[in-house]
Amino acid sequence: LSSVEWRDSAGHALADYRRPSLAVDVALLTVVDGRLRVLLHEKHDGQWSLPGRFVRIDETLRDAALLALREKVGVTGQEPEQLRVFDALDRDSRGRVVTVAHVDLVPEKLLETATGELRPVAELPQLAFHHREIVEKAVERVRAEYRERPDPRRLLSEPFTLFELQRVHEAVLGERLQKDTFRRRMLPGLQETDTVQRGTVGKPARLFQRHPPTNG
Amino acid sequence: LSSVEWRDSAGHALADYRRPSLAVDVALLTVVDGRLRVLLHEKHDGQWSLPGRFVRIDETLRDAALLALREKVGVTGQEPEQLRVFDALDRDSRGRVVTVAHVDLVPEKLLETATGELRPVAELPQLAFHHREIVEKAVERVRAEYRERPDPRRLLSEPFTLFELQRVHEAVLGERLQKDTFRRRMLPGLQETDTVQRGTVGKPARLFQRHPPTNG
DNA sequence: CCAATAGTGTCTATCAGACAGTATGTC
DNA sequence: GACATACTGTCTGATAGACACTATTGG
Repeated sequence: LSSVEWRDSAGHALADYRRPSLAVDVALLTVVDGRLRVLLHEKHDGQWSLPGRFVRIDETLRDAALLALREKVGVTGQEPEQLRVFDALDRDSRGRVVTVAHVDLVPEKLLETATGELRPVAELPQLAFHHREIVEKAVERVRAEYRERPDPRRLLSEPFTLFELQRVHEAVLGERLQKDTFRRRMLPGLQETDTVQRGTVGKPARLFQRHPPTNG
Repeated sequence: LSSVEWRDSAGHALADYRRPSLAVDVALLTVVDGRLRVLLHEKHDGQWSLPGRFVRIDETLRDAALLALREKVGVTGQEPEQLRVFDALDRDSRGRVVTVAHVDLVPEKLLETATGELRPVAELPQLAFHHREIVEKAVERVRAEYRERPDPRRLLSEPFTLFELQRVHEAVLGERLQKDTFRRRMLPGLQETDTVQRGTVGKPARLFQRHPPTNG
């Protein structure tokens, strides 16, 4: 530890300056009833907001994001991903807080114990801070991922039919898709299994898995 | 200011916890001699690194990034843009520092007063921390922008010919381009002027400007 | 055989990439 | 007129989107 590195050109140590606090906010998305939704919780003052938390000195952003989900809304997150940093000087009336916005998308099953409300992302209430912008960016991010690859956030459990996959993608993207185009776009990322769905009317659908990581 | 908001569920005030320090690092890119380069500076211990700086309580990230460029390498930046946050617990041997990586790309003209070295991004020396990853992400970002639009970071001063524009894009992308394809890709983002280049051999080239913002 | 759903052949429009032509200036 | 460079018509191959056809099951 070279204490000289802690000093700037004027000879002041880092501790001499007041520092911003660092926080995380998480837009936790899921699909319920065929609609993409975000988990909001109501604060003491009645405003809706995303779960968030200050980052402590021994935590990574990922840890802080998962803890925020656990503590604020009682949910086990999966893989929170950074969206961007919000740093406006007047963001937070409590003082200077710089926040790293995150997104996560998890199956409904993981939200059984959740507190808060799952609002459709197309019908957001008034949100605190810049949380509306965070949700919009989060939605944009997962939609871009779902346009590229079959169910990259693993909402579906394997194996699944292309029809089930299409329903999930339609919910995330918020639009109807054509089955033949969808099939051809997704096939390169899928692994055919040797079994088909049983007990349904019509030609039985083939069951698929996501591609193993050994295939680029 | 509601002091109750500063407390967590256990009743501790924010100030009770030790907090990470927040910093910015900037990959400042430019084009010299037809090659994309990044400005590095050598620290006291002889290691190469990107210009960086701690963020103070009354600064935005943008301000901190511009100050880092001014103080560490004597350069006036233009529009530093966030890349992502690096937060590994052991990143910085001096303590817990979370850093927001930025990218900026400016014309060579603004670097006349710069201290440090402009190294081609294809031949990086050993860098401190995760700075190599930052440079790679920075390069990726500006390349994506230059594939979409003509000179989005305004390296060229207007008006310019398509040939001049192509040289700049080739330098940023690090590959040769075909002039006819390039022309057709860039034309929608350009505004033709009514003048042509004079004093050159061959058919004079038309001069262009970037599209005014009134055109999507 | 019929109904219903899965899966596919193929047409079209679009676009990137490339070649080789035409246009228009200097000398 | 020769030459050099700017600009463009057009061919090709890849791809997304759409339509309508064929395939395969349960009843």
